[in-house]
Amino acid sequence: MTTAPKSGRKMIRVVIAEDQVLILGALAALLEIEGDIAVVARARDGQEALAAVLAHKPDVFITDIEMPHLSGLDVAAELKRQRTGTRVIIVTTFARAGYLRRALDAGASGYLLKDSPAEKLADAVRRVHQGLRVIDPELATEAWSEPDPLTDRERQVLRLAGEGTASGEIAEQLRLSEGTVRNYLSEAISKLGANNRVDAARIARAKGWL
Amino acid sequence: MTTAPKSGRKMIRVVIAEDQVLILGALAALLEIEGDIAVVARARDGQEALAAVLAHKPDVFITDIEMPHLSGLDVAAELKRQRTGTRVIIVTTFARAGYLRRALDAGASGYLLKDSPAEKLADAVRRVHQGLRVIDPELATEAWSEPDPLTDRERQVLRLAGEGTASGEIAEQLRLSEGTVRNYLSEAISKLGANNRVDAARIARAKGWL
DNA sequence: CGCGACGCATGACATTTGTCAGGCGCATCC
DNA sequence: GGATGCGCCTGACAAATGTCATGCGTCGCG
Repeated sequence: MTTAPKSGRKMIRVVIAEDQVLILGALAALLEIEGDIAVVARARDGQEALAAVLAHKPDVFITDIEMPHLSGLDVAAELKRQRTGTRVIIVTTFARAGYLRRALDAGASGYLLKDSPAEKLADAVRRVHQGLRVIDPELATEAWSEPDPLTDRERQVLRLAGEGTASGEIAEQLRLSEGTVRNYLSEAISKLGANNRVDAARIARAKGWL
Repeated sequence: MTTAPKSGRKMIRVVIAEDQVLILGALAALLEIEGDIAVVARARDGQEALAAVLAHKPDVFITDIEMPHLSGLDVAAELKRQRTGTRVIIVTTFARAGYLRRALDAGASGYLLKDSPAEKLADAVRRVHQGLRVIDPELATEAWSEPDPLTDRERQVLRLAGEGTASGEIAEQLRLSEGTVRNYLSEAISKLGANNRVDAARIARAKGWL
């Protein structure tokens, strides 16, 4: 289907992380049919992924963002901190500027959307392995648009509020007073130009800030 | 990797529909490595899928639920109506009783979660092709449990409320009085055992009722 | 026919939410 | 060392939300 040198040596060694096992297997199959790429390990969540990468020291690490325990972004950041030299490609459903920004901050070399063509994945692996950067064109443009205006607290509070947690509950969980919680929400609502807490949470989620 | 008869004849002919192209390609790759399955067409949305199935008359049609234009459930229902004889397998992220129920009503023969093991997919194709039914075990039990307790109006109101639309807005959009909207929400909240409208919407979504 | 669901509506009330104006302590940065 | 920003808090008020009781038509069903 694509360029595929047959030599047994010089294979690009890859670790994949993805929480939906069926998709994980499918992605692995997609890469395995390329003659120059070898999937050396698979992981179902962030912790497994981190362990697998540290153990196998692959050339390239492909990961989803939303996973149990540790997000793909967290794993990428940790790998950057540890200077493992493994290049990271984020593969996700979400075309959100905030996610891309965080991905790049976390030292990722690639950012691919799950609705880009299938051949792109193997291509991306090869390019990233050569030291190039691969950003999905759909994101590349709007990437550095609005930065996240929310503070950490506002984010925490908004996340809970968006699930229907009442102010009192939120206050308890975060060890804040209820008034403070309402203040943060009010701030977030005004920053995002929303009509109420739920609207604000929806907007923040859409931008990838949540 | 699995049983794979090499004969050129008697291949199981499959059409796959999935809106995330990368996943579509990956799933196809996963099936192609099985010697007895041939992917004869791929579709990116419900309309393409319907056309492809009618054109190719495959043995098995594998589809996601959430797709543009027509959902996988809609396509399944239409195929049932037209008595094409093609068996349908739903592959989705969501372990929601409501979805499974609707899938079975729509005549689907299989319901698989994206986080079941990868080998299950080819297995499911073979079983369904033989006329068997394949339901993901995680769903099979709770499947025929609670039926949706919400009335149509409650559903409509709850959907909007869950996006942060204020009562007054909802009233306008649905041509109801604001008091009535609050009544429906109150009803829904109590039926679902929720704490407030947002919580109710969250619960309803999780059950696949929304 | 009459009964019971359902859709829609009031009005009144308690509670939660959203907004504003402050105030306190603690960093950080000229 | 003072300005500035941030996190956290208070209190008070207006607006939105949630709850109840109650009422009225209109169906469909036994």
